[in-house]
Amino acid sequence: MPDEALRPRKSPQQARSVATIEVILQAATRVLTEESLSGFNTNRIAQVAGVSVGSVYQYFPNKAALVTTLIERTQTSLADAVDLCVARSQGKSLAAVLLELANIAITHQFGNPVFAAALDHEERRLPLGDVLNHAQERLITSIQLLLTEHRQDIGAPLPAAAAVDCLVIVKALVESEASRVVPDLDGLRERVVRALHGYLRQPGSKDSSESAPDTLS
Amino acid sequence: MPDEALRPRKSPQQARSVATIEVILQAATRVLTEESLSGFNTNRIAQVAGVSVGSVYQYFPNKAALVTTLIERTQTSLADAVDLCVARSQGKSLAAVLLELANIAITHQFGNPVFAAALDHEERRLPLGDVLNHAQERLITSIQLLLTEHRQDIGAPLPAAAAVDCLVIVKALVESEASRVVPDLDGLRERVVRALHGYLRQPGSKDSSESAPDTLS
DNA sequence: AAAGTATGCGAGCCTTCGCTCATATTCGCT
DNA sequence: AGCGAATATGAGCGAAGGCTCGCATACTTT
Repeated sequence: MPDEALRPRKSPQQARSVATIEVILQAATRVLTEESLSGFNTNRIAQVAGVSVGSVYQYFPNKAALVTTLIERTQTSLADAVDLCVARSQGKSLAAVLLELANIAITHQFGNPVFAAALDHEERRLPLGDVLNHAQERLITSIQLLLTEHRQDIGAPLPAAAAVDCLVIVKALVESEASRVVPDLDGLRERVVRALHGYLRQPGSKDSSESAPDTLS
Repeated sequence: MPDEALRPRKSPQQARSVATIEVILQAATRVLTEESLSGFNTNRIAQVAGVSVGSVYQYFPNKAALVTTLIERTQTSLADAVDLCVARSQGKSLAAVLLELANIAITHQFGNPVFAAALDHEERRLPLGDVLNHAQERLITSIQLLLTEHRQDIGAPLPAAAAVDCLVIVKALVESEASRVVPDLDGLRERVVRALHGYLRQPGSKDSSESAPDTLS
């Protein structure tokens, strides 16, 4: 259940208003893609969408809610891809799955780099309590599942913490490469796998004798 | 040589103006620490400093210049610490040095978490071309030196890329933990070392036969 | 058709905030 | 003391931009 301040002001009941909402969200995406955060204001979004500002505020209580919807959508599509990848990973080697995950992350970021970077920025700025956390939890759960399946190859003691760390590491490496002038995607892919594989395979430094498989927060 | 738009408007010539500049910077730090980015505007900074806005703009051409000075200072102190650590690392094991570096990063971030997080945010937002890059280059150079010294323990082929990746990974893990409600610094330290050590020790996937020691951008 | 509801409109209100400038004060120097 | 330079002041300008509200239009229902 989303934050009170982010809940839609009213729900669309006719087909045209559903279309309007879609147009607004696509316009927001376009603005973010073409002008990054500099021209990203509600008036501009409305202008690009070909609707009035009033219409924007008919369904989004504020700008943050609009951005949150955008974030939610991209995060969900990412989580879907990861879910699918992990679900199909039976029998594959850990290294192979990590490579696939790296590819998903890279595609996600480099498919629309400016948009992705801008959203990352907003993600940090906004206090999206539950919303982001939901997609984030899905990601963590998927990775945790993967780690548990391959626990014999893994030195990291706590799957929960390791899953979070893996996500953090991938995100950081990918974003770092995205900020480069001439990104080297092949090199990046290789380095992401190296980082993940290295982190996971590294033998436990403490009580690796004790196994704590299901440590969900 | 700093960006034109960031150069000080005039240099202080009397003792009192030097003090004023210091008071302003300390006030900015306090505002950032106590109110994060929400109250971080030039009027507030001046108020907290006990000077007028005019005085702020006497020595800083704009707000970005002020923030940049703040960033420069903290980055420099971090680079100093890393430099020193690497310089004293002769004879120590790679793992030992990585642990020290992890501690430096953790101390740097958790000494004043709100301030550090806020500065991180500004760092990404501002176009600080040369300024940040200088301290950043120092960090990269130091780490590169360390990696080259321990190249027999390291599988990563390119010291330059590996150094950047190490910095990115550490920063991401530390910031991630900093955003937690109850940070676990001991666990973090351990995981940072695991990530670095894992990334570095992992054998090269491609032509690890070819050694490219000095690959500076 | 008429009434009722949903959707769309956009000028402009209002707040925030970076920054200026005319004026006042203090300092260094002879 | 007196003069010029350096420093400090703070009311307020102006731009940016989130958001409202009264009204117009379109659709649905009876």
